[in-house]
Amino acid sequence: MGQALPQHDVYQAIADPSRRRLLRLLTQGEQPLSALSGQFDMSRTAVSKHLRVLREAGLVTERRAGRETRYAFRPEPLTELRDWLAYFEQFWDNKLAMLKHMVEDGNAAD
Amino acid sequence: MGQALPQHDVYQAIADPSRRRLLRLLTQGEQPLSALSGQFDMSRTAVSKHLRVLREAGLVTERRAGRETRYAFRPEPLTELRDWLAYFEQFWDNKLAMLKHMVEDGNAAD
DNA sequence: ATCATACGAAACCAAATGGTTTCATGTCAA
DNA sequence: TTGACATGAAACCATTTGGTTTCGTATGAT
Repeated sequence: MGQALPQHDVYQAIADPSRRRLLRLLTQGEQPLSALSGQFDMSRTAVSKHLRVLREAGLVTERRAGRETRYAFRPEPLTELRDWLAYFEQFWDNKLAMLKHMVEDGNAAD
Repeated sequence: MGQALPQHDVYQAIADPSRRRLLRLLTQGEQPLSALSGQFDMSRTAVSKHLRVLREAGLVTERRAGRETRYAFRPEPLTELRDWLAYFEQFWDNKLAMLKHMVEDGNAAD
């Protein structure tokens, strides 16, 4: 009954600077672990664990290709963050919030 | 030399659901610890610690008023989150990203 | 077949996290 | 001045986190 629930959410996933950097790197396209871990000081295994957290949050997908595992960025879970943030935007930047409503609702804004 | 560096950043601060809830509560206005901790199952001390994390991230201020400590929401640090997110928006919502550039740069967008 | 490559799993570890309870202190009220 | 209220500090604890090293196992190249 039902798939395993994700053990990490998007908020936890982006809390770590290394994981944020991984996401950035992956916006340049799908990459195997070896290419990614080459960008970090930590061990390949550690990077692999970070990627797992990102995957559990739905922010990356894995795909085996021969002996490589290729990771790809999935932006969708970031919408939750965006929505969460949107609520607070009214407290520091009305202009942007209004524009978002224009776009999303198709309404004129004054 | 220099002030104590903040031990928590905004990404860590919002990683915890209780802290996100605290921020929401505080958008309704400045409130003392007792009012806030009344909304949670955990102890007053635990809520106090969460508020400290938020304060270290710059998301709340404290002010002593008699025997109370009143906490208030400060939205500014969320701009860092917004900016971080903005980079990724192009990967799932071009329309919004283009509008933001129009607003921020004052440029036409095609 | 052999060997190097690419990776995951497991065991381990130190430090951080999220919570508790107890205690001390300052403030307001009677 | 006595006592209740509001809070922070400290000590403590279990679990999670972020890292390591070692080992096993596919896969691809020679």
